[in-house]
Amino acid sequence: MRAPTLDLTLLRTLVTIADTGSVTAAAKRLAYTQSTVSMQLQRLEAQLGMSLHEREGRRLRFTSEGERLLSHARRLLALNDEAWNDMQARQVTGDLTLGIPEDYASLLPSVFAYFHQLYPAVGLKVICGTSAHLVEQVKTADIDLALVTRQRNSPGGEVIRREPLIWAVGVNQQPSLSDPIPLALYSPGADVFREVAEQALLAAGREWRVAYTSQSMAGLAPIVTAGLAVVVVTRSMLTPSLRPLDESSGLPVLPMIELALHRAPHRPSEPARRLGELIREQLAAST
Amino acid sequence: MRAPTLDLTLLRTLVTIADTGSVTAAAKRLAYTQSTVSMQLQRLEAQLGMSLHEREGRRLRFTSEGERLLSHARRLLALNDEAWNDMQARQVTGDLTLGIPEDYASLLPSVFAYFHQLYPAVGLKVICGTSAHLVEQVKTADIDLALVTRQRNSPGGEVIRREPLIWAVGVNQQPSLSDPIPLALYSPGADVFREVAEQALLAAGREWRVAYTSQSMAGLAPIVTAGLAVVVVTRSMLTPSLRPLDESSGLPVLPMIELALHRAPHRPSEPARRLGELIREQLAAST
DNA sequence: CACCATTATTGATATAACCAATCAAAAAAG
DNA sequence: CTTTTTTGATTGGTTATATCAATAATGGTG
Repeated sequence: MRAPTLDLTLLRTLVTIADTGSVTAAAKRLAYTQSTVSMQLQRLEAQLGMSLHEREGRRLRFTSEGERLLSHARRLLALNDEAWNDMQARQVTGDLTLGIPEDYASLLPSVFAYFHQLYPAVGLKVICGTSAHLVEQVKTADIDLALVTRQRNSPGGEVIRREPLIWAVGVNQQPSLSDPIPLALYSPGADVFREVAEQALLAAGREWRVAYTSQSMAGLAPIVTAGLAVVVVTRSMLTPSLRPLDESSGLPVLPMIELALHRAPHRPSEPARRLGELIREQLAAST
Repeated sequence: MRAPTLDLTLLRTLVTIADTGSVTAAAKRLAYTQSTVSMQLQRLEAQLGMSLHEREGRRLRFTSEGERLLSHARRLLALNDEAWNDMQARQVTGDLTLGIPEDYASLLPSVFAYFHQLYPAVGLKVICGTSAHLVEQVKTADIDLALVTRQRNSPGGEVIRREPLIWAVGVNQQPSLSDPIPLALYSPGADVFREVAEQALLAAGREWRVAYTSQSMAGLAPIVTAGLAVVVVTRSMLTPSLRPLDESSGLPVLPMIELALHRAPHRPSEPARRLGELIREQLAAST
């Protein structure tokens, strides 16, 4: 009662014929001869003992059996590709260091988990630091990748994602929003946030004072949640203790910032390439 | 970025090696030479560019990659078999008549739907009749299959299922259960129900009277739901207007009855064979 | 150490997958 | 209507390779 095995190669040409609509085009795409593709189709029909296609004029049409087999074929090939990619991924080995600003850490754990599932043989290390510092480390190849807020003065890297900057205050606080506005500043993007905020306030004709500064959001959290200052964050950095402010607050709208992925110069290692791909996919996908 | 195609034949031998635990045994099962299987395994490893197995002593062990590929292989082969069977099933063609007692009709619509999905090219006709009559028709090859209550005097067929017989009354009724018990009788199994009921009552020393008779449950329904009589049914024949009685009613416990599938003599047609298989599977599965 | 079972290797063979070339048919162009 | 072009089917020949039979190697067993 064991079913014979289908030939995935033949199924591949079948779906290619369907996708391109002609034997000749399929042959070109698959780098076969036209006669080969023609015979492959015949072979498939012979093996199954039924005709899968018929021609009306020069146009090719699939029989209902052909259509049916097509859907089976697509599923089988999808599974084949998945299996193949998984097997190859397990061969990808090596070590790899990614640098991110501390405050982006919350953005990535699911990506790390997924990466480890796909590439269990890769040792992934993550270091935190300021964007400016990380960019330096990538340039000197101390680390392989760095995901940072794009710097005005170091415009390299590939833009992965754009995020709106927003004002935020302590969740139950109503801090004074009259001039001078008390700012709590920190440096996930090595003062990009600060520049952006100050320029926006300047353009709006507002005044401000830098009430507190810190190297990371963690240091500012008590000040902000206490309602003593306003802070600038991205939406993904919001915590339950932070309340975002919209335009009704009277504060100027802040521009987008750009997340950029920097890669070490001189062709990245295979693991680095893969992680870069994954970060791009995943961060582009999530809102 | 298109992944190469795996060879399902090689994957089949891989899982056979895993299932049997040895190359030689796999070769035997697959009707290959031992050397062929050995080389197939090597070929698979060469194509994937990794080693899938290692031997410790004489025992064969799969590497983690091997285990991984095994799970992929099983899924792929399952899909392959499903596809193959589906394609072949669509070629099964012909006409087919199944006979069932009217009161079993409720048991089978899902089976019919499934059958039509699997074998869309088969014209299925269903006729109803008494079990005795249907058995006759099968014998004379007037119909292909008959699913009937097994007759004491025509013990042929394959027993598909056993079901308890139970007493039932109108859902809101409390009919008199003192002797003589008023019976409503009908003949889904050509009086098998009647025989069984009367024997059980006799053995219990009870008395009864046949209050109503009919050819089908439908004819008795008004009488029974009005609370004028007790009826004997199987659990699958219960309708919302019927209330089953358990032992506390004082009525004797009834024996099981057997559903038997009779096939026309002299090798059944392919569609008949398939429907028979399906009925056996489905009715055995459902409680 | 000899013996048995299992696996790997080798050499020969035959199948069949592929290509190049040709033929057939139909649409498109003239 | 004829010619040209495009597309698919067919044929013959070549090559590659999957298989088998036979043999060698390996490791466990009496």
